[in-house]
Amino acid sequence: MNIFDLYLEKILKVVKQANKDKLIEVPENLKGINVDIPPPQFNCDISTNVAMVLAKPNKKSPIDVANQLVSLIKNDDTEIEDISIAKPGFINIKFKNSFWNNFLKEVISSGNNFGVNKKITKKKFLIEFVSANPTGPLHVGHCRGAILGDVLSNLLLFNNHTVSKEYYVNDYGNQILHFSKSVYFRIREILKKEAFPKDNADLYPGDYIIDIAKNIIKNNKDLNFDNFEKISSKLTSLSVQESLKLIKFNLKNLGIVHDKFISETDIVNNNEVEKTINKLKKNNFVYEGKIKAPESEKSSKWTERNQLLFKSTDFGDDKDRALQKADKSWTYFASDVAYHNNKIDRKYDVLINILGADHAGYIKRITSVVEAISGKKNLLICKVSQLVKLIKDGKPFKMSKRKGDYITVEDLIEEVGKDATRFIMLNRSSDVELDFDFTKVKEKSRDNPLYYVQYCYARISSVFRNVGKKIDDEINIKDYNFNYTNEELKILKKISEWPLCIEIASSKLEPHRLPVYLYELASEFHSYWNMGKDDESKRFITPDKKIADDKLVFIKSVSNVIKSGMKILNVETPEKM
RNA sequence: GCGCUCUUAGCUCAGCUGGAUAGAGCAUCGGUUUUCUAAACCGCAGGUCGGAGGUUCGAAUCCUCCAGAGCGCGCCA
Repeated sequence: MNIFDLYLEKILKVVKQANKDKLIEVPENLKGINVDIPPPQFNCDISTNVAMVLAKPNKKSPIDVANQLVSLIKNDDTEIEDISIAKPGFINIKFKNSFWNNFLKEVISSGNNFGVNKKITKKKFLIEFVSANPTGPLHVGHCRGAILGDVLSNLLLFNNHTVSKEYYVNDYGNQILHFSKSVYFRIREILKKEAFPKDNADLYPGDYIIDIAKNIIKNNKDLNFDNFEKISSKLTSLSVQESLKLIKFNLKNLGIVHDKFISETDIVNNNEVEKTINKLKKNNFVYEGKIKAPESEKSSKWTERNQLLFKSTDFGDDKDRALQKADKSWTYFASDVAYHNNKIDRKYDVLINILGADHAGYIKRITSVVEAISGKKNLLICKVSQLVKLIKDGKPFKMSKRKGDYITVEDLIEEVGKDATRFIMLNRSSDVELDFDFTKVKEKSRDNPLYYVQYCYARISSVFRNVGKKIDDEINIKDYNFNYTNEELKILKKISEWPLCIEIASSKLEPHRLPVYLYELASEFHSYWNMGKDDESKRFITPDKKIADDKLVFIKSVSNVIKSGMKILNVETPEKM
């Protein structure tokens, strides 16, 4: 139950009726009327701006309109204790105690489904995320997008949408060739004691390549490693397999499991690229032409030539984009176009791509091509996760591919833990660069916001433990009837904001709102808890059986929200800490 | 040069589908454990929301311009 939606509907109904009764003018397209959370200093539960919106069409002051509406709203409703008008023209509503009792009963009986947005239509989502090159294990830089995509999926699933999580494996092209050559040289190093060519900047220097080489030797005793060209395709596929094994292991340790891995090589080999490009040709989106040298490139290095181009400028891109390289093989973009055509063919309502900040420049061309193929403007939504700035011992720490000095996902999990990693990465808007202070998080792990929220849940569990119950047990709400203090009302109001938080987070694809909300809820609970120190009547376990039972129900509602929130984040809620 | 993102307290950030006196955490300083978990709480202090215009009854939030920071601008992936 979203009480803000509930009251918006009620108020709109009142307004429309008043219009019918010729009491009030209502414009044709009624827009901008909201029911909001009032600032805490006002002694009320919800507030609305109706009067201010309707002031102009009625040629009255907002206060006058409010005066007119107040009695109409109250007449219609037995749950309102007090309704008042505040300065510019807000109408503030305070509910009766019984309203909150009914609200709480509903929170409890909805269990983990409290907050699910019931009014939206179910959709089929395809979300592509991570899609890191299969040339080695995942590092910290991959983490943020991975977690963002995963929690976004959970959030959509929570709202009963269908979600398919995909990883696009870029196992085609030059990078992969260099990777597979690196494995080859490591194999030669092991078998023939030939030194690995460390000066070759194209090759991958990391030690994990040695492990991959060892595994390939072990499992392919009959393979002859004398000539790279001869075994190139076999070795490439073996190397990619090994590296995918590592990546899947990393993802699993982060709590992430994709539904599908789609191979770029497969897309190319199935002629999907030609198919898709022909489709685009038919609609005049592809032509032979030249493109100018990019600004960053020294123009002397650039050779202008005729090549196959996609007309992304038709959709607002800076320039048209190349589909074929000089050797006529497909560009990365071309096969990605085919992959997106493949996605479109599978009939999803919404496609989401999670990209790293360094790929933000790619968005225009890929959304253009999706629009060109599907004819739909917003079928594909791209979400960028900004950089993670690593800080070590108080100094920025740059990872270097050449030196092979990476902080891998495994390092991170080992030092900080999966849950803390997820929570910290999610605690900030993905639009903002994130400071990840490795040393600080590790040393001061107790100051971590994750523990703050978990501790709240653990405290509630401990109350249940102390009365010989379990936090997960069914709880009886039949006789529940509680008289709330102001502190308890504050918590209830916060709980009532949970469905709103879910709604905004999923409609704007901003999962960081969840940890932020959970932190606030936990904060209010911790305050409340500490009141029991000075004032025995504010403790949960009290001699009065009825009050103690009711308080148990009350705190159970807090733990319910924490638990379902943490479930969406895929983070543990321990009962003891 | 062009594009995208950001600029809010000393630091790190919420708040941005327009609403009332702009909020947290950290850091500083001071206080709270015979009591359901002190991984907690309470208090003090800290702000021309980068700047200038505009739209509006109302702007941190929307629009325009300017400045600064980051990322990108490939026939790499």
